[in-house]
Amino acid sequence: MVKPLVHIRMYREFKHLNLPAIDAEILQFWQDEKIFEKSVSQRPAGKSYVFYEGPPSANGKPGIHHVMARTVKDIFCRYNTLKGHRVERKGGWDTHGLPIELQVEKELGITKEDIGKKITVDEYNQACRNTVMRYKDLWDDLTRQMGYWVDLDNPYITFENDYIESVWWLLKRLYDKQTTAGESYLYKGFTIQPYSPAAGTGLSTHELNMPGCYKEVSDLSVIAMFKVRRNDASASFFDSPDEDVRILAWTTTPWTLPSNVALTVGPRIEYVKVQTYSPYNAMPVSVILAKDRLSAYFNPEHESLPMEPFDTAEKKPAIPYRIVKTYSGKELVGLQYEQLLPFVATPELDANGFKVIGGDFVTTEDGTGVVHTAPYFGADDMRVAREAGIPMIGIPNEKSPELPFPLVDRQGKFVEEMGDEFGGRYVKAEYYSKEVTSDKEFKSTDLLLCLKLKEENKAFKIEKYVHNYPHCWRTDKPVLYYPLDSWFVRASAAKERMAELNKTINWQPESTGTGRFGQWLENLQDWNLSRSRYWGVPLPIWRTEDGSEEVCIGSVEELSKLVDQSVSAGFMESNPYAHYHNHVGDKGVDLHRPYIDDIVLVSPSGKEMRRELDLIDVWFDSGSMPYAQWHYPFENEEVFKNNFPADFIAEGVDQTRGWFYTLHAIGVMCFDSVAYKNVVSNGLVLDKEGNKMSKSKGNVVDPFDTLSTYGADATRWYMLSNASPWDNLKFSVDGILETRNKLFGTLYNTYNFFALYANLDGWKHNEQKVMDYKKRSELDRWIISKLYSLVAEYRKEMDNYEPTKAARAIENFVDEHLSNWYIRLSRRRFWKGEMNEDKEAAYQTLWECLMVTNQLMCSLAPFFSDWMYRNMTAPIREAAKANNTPLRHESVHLSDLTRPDPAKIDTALERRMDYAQRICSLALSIRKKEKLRVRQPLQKVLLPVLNSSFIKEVDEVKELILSEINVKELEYITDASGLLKKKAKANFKTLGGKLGKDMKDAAAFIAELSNEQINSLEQNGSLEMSLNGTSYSLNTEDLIVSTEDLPGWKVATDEGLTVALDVTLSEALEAEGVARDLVNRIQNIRKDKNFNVTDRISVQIEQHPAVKGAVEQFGDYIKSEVLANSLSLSDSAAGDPVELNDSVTLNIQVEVS
RNA sequence: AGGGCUAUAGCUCAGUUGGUUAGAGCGCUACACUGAUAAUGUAGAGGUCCCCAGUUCAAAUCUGGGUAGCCCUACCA
Repeated sequence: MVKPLVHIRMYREFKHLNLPAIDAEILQFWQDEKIFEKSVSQRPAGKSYVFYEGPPSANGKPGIHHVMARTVKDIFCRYNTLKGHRVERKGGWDTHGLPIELQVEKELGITKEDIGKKITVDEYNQACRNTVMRYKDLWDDLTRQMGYWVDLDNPYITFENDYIESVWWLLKRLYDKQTTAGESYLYKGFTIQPYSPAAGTGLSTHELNMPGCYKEVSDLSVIAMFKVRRNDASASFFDSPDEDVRILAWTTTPWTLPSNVALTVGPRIEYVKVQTYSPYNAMPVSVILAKDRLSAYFNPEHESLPMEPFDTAEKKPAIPYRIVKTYSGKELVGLQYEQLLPFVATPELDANGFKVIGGDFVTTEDGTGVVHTAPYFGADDMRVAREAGIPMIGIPNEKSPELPFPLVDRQGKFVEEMGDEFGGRYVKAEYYSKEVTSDKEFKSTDLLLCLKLKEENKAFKIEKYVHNYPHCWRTDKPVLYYPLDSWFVRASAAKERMAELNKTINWQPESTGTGRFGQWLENLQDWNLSRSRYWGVPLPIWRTEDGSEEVCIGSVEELSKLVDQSVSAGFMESNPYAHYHNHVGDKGVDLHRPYIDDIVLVSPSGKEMRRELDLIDVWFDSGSMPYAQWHYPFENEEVFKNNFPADFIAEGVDQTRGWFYTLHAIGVMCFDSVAYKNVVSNGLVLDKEGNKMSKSKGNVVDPFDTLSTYGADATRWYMLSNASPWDNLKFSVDGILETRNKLFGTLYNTYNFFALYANLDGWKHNEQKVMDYKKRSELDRWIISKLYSLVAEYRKEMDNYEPTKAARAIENFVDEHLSNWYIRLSRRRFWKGEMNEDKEAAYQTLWECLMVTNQLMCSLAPFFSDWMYRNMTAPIREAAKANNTPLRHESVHLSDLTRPDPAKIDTALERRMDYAQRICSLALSIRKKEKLRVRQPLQKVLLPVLNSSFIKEVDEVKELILSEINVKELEYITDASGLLKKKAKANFKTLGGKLGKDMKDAAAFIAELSNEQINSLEQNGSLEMSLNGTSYSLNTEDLIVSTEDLPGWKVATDEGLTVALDVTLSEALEAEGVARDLVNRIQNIRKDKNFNVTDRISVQIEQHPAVKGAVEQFGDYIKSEVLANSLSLSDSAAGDPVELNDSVTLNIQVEVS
């Protein structure tokens, strides 16, 4: 055949795979042609797949874990686009929160107090806005470079007035919503929070977790003795009329003892009453404490001492004791005791306070197993006390009698009502100035209290105790846990509904939804919204000073109207919102603090109302995004309705109680709806060793380096294929390299292979003339079947939000089936001979495989796929456009996902090809063992077979097998041959159930079955077996029959398949082997000399006995294989010395003829 | 402290309703192939399936109890 001398390069050919270059090329293409925009707009608006972007904060740099998180987001959006949905992806920025305030203050070198003094409010505000968008460009770069498609041009930004207004609207909705008991969903209450008296502000847990805040300090601890009151309930605790029974409770904060109202015990903990003497004055006393803690305070050796008072003058007195009784914690609950330090008391407290109550949090690790409980100074304390109905203790509060003022004021001092001795004293020594504490006479309040207890015979043990205690990051002084006013969302009232709706959400992985999230929902507490901050959404609630009247504002319009009234009432001079016209654009006046704090409203009764100074938790901001991103309900009502709830969201698993929760909570409480239907929570990205990435460890991976070195696709693919997104990923560039070489390298080679020959043959795909699959070869139909099996599997996994399984299915297909089998066996069809039907079939089949695989891959590997799609379809684009066929699309991302096609799947074909592959593998392994190179033809391969259907199936793929393993004929050995020896193995699965205990014996029995017995079973369908006196009937399914090795043959077996190879070499076979060697050597020479693939040549081979037979018998074969016009043996062949085998080297001359 | 995840080959991971030779890729060793060639194939070595106990004829798989690593939440009287 004569091929065109200069072939037209329709398909681009490449020297090397360069993924970053592909990224750049495709990125440019996407940008120029607005492919992302088209991928959204060309899909019908009514058929939406809704995705919510969890807003990142741009005041930190993006890390490699963001590539992971965003890949997960991206692939499902792209996938559903290909399935025909319109997938709007509005970007967003989280802009509020403490970290931003801290950063601004650090950069400006100011504190909160300086705002309005050293810098103007405007400046501060502007600084926050700038800081929060500091790395926006970097984020945008990452977004583009990694191929994350999200709308960056119209993001929602949480600090914008429109956004804030929507949040207000939601808050108002909660404010107006009432529980069945008539309680508002937004209410003011108070909780125990970390509080820094020195700074005069509450602290968040975030602040407490800042480095260095928890410090090891030595505090004075005391075990106090609480005297049990004698009454009907406690009668059984007294053994004699004058017995003094005390309960021991330990504290490291003696200053909270005056506020004690209860003692908490563990209901399941065992307690003992011990008769002994008070350690400081030797008075007889009976003490109650946890049994497990006994040994910490009593020396067992002293139990046998006579029961008499010890000498208090002794330094380390031996104190006798006796264990008198044992109680469970439950039995103690309800006991009343005398107030320990009666500075303040009420009749109500006497009646209902000073009680033993139960609490699950009590342990016996230290202390006495009894927890001194002062509700105002401990969150746990408050909770258990409330549950048990214990009244609060403190200075009467007229406004809310049930919540008296605490005995410690906001400066950290005891209130005056504590009397001369303690009133006005700082409860912590650290709050005093150094001058005061350096005085030798100075005694801390804790110490004074302890001494008082000792004196009054109320102390059991006083000692220094070293523990970790949180400190204020600003003042470095210890924090107090202190009751502070807060606004709450009554989430607890909606918890059943939240749990119920949660069950309708598809969580990936499921355990996060049922476990981490679900269990947490069941124990949901109210949501503390208040933050004493500056840069955030202001709480839109105005109150009169006495709290008797208040208003919650749900829109700027509403606010403006009230301001007008306020102006009329003379509380304000003018209305900054006067020019506010509903809805569109910014409102002109910033809704942030402190501008908003200047707004004074007038109450219905004509009183002045000022805003509650709190901001709201930033988590409420982000949970509001489904509504606020559209400025709903003020605008975009239709858009919102089409985009709620989300079909899909994805974030890190750390967002479970963050964004996942706030979305859910707001959705359920405000709309009685889930906010999302499917959620993927991805795990952490760790370093190679499995350590968390952190700046201090220096193991942080720069995403930009990674992307620009290895390309986005390899990085993305690696991250998703290596482990499920919800498992932690041990990030390693070796893994990316592996992905690059294995998957993309293979595909790239496959493409180049295709392009090379398609260019030579001038082959173009014609969508109008697809060859009937029935006309194609077995191999073609097989790979097509595999391909459509892959389509089905891929879609199933993606629909289940299992991207890792989807990715692995593709990898397996590309490597195992397409490259390693189909291409390998088909290579010859492409370069051999002229265009004919078989060659056409090969081209069409390979084309389809590449195109479909590539399309499946495009969600995960958007760049490479589009690159390949464009390379492959460039020659036919115009025709496709003209005919309006599927390949008219300029980008794979605009195409429609290939549909599963059961008609193209042939499982029987897949099975027999599997046989072929395994038979070849076995035959090759025999060759390998026998050191018989594949180029050496062999005469015969034998297959012992057990059933005729197997023969029929293998016959279909016989030619394939023979050519692959280079063997002349295939012969089956059946029962009839008499050569076949069978053996049987028990089928545990079918037999196990019915045999039970006899299973082991049965296995032995079956293994011993003779050939005849097996045959008889196969013929009769059953066989009797008697074991341990029971007889069983075996059927054919109960046995797994295989064949024994054939004596005298070279044999290999694998799972029931046995292959034997005839390894004797005839002269003709050897000559043919040499001929093939010669072909190989001549081809090498052609290549060394850079001949064109189509050049015709002439060949002279040096005369040698080793090649004589080969050239004589197989000369024509050699000539045709190497495109030689002439082939001759010559005594004087010039040319290159070539090693034919270990012992023979000869000259071969090859020239273009 | 509570909740969750993970533990299988040197590394990264599969492993169906429990079923008898526990797999793949990478790496390593050896070989083969050479019209995919900065490729490819085949084979080999490599396992206390984290530990202990239980259920069962049978456990990597189910149950209970531990251990280790990690995450979230809470924070200690």
